[in-house]
Parts: sequence; C-alpha cells; structure tokens
Amino acid sequence: MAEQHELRDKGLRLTPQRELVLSAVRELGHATPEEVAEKVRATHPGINLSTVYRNLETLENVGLVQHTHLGHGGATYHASEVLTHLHLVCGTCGSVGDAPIDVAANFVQNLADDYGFKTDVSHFAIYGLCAACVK
Amino acid sequence: MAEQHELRDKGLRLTPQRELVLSAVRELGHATPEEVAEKVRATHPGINLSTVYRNLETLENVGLVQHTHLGHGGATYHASEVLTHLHLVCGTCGSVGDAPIDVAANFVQNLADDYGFKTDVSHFAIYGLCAACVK
DNA sequence: CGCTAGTTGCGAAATATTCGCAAGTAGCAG
DNA sequence: CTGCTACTTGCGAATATTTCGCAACTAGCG
Ligand SMILES: [Mn+2]
Ligand SMILES: [Mn+2]
Ligand SMILES: [Zn+2]
Ligand SMILES: [Zn+2]
Repeated sequence: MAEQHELRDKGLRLTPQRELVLSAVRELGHATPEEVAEKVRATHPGINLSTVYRNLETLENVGLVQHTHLGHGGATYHASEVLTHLHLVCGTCGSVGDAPIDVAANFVQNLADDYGFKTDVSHFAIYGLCAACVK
Repeated sequence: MAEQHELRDKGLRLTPQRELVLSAVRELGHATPEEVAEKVRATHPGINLSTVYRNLETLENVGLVQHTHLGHGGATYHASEVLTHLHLVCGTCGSVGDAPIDVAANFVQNLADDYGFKTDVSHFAIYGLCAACVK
C-alpha cells in the first residue's frame, strides 16, 4: 500500500505549489500563511497568497498540517508530525514558550471526567505572564 | 472616596456612548464588538462602530471589561465582574460550554511550578470536542 | 458661562481572508 | 503517447474586521 508520495497517499494531486507549501511549513516550525508564502517565494517567486491559503486548508483537511492560535489575531500553521506541545504566550512581552503536553494531562482528564469534553490543549495558546514579566 | 459613578471613579468621562457600551457588554454576557454596537443601537441608533471599538478598549484598560477568544476569529468581550470561567469550545458543532476556573487549578499550578508562568486560563478558550460530538 | 482635553461620527485606510473565473495541468483512461 | 476532465492556480475583486485622521462636539473644571 505504501505508495510513492505522501501527498498522493492522501488522495491529493501533487503540484509544485502544494509540495512547497508543505515543505515551508515543516521548515518554519510555526508560520502564518503570509510567512509560508514568503518562504515558498524563495524558490517559486510567482506563488499566489490565495494558493497558499487554499493549500494550507487542503493539507489540514488530510491531517498533514494543523493550525494554532498564538495571538489575538490570525492562525499559525505547523506540521502534524511535530509532537504537539503547548504554547505559553506572554501578554506583556509577547514571548512564546513551549511546554510538553503532559503538564496538562491532569487538566485534560478533569475536563473529560467532569464534562465529557475531549480537549485539544494545543489549538489555542495558553495565555499569561512569563517568568521574566511576573517580576 | 466612593464617588458618584463607576466610570468617573476610573478617571473616565461619562458619555452616553460609553455608558451604553458598558451596559450592553453586561447585558449580553459575551459579545463581539459588532454585537455590542447592535445592542447599543437599540437606544442610540447613531452610534458608530469605531466608537464601540474605542470604548471597549478604554473600558478594558481600566479593568471594567475583558476580552476572550472563543473562536478562530475575533475577540468577544465580557464584564469583569462576571467571575471568570473557562470556555469549552467544540470544534465540530461550535458549541461553547462553561466550566469553573478551578478545574484548571492543578494545571495552572504546574505551569507556575515548572515554568514560573502565571496563567490566565480564560483568555483563550479551551478547544476540543464536546460530549455530544465525542460519540 | 467659557476653555480645553477627551470623545464622537465619518470616511478612508490597513489587514486578513475568501471568492469567481478563465487558463493551466495532474493523473487516469484509452 | 495522447486526450479528457476534474482539480489547481493566478489574479483581481469582494468581504470582513479593525484602525486612523480629522473636524465637529461636549464633559467637566474653573
Ligand atoms: Mn487577546
Ligand atoms: Mn482555530
Ligand atoms: Zn513576558
Ligand atoms: Zn460539539
């Protein structure tokens, strides 16, 4: 069953733009659609921003990428294979720190037990004050 | 010291628009700027949307209202006196449930202990699947 | 009463994201 | 290898959301 290309395996057509968008997301770690477009333009200058938006959506639909909300505005995308982690966003200095998902294990369990809610702790960032700004 | 009006107490001028925006936020519970504007227009038809945005910002600066991110897009505002609670947003059906902040007490403590991070658990919603959609 | 700084309404600008459509192309069938 | 068709792309325009500049207005103080 292991076919020739991960995009084809997901039932997607293999276009240069689509491959470039996926690579860009992987290389950037976290990126906004605009940043992904910029990255792709390094090798494919003509790519249109709407093509980036459309491909991010398509890639998300088949589970190759995911989006997260780190700030008050738009979303950022990351590859799915990156083992998910929490984002600790500081409201004062704007820094974004990471933390392993298991610091939330107990919390997630509480929500499951009390509300039957299956939590995806990394979709939204965790907001607050970083250690530096607490002082 | 207890002066004559809560807005004046905060050092703000008392304008009809400002009072109406604050009342609207209180009556609506959670509301987008657009919804606040709509509510205010019931009694003050001419209010401009930018006046609503500016007043929400002003009211937030003095701590009378706060904003939260419930969805992928813009912010919603609520009065500060509402004892804060978590928002459980379902990614499938879009429902927004509430939960008392103390279900997160342990999680908040972990982040404080491990990262010195002072968490505001209610600024961003908690995303996942509601009990109904888990099935 | 007047003055002055803070506010408002309004139109325009800045952002961010989505859409319609015609031209281009990936992949399958023959 | 060739042709067909559905899927994609580029592009410009449309939406949607939030912010600004500015002149007119007014709350609050003296
Ligand atoms: Mn915010
Ligand atoms: Mn989202
Ligand atoms: Zn900080
Ligand atoms: Zn649901």
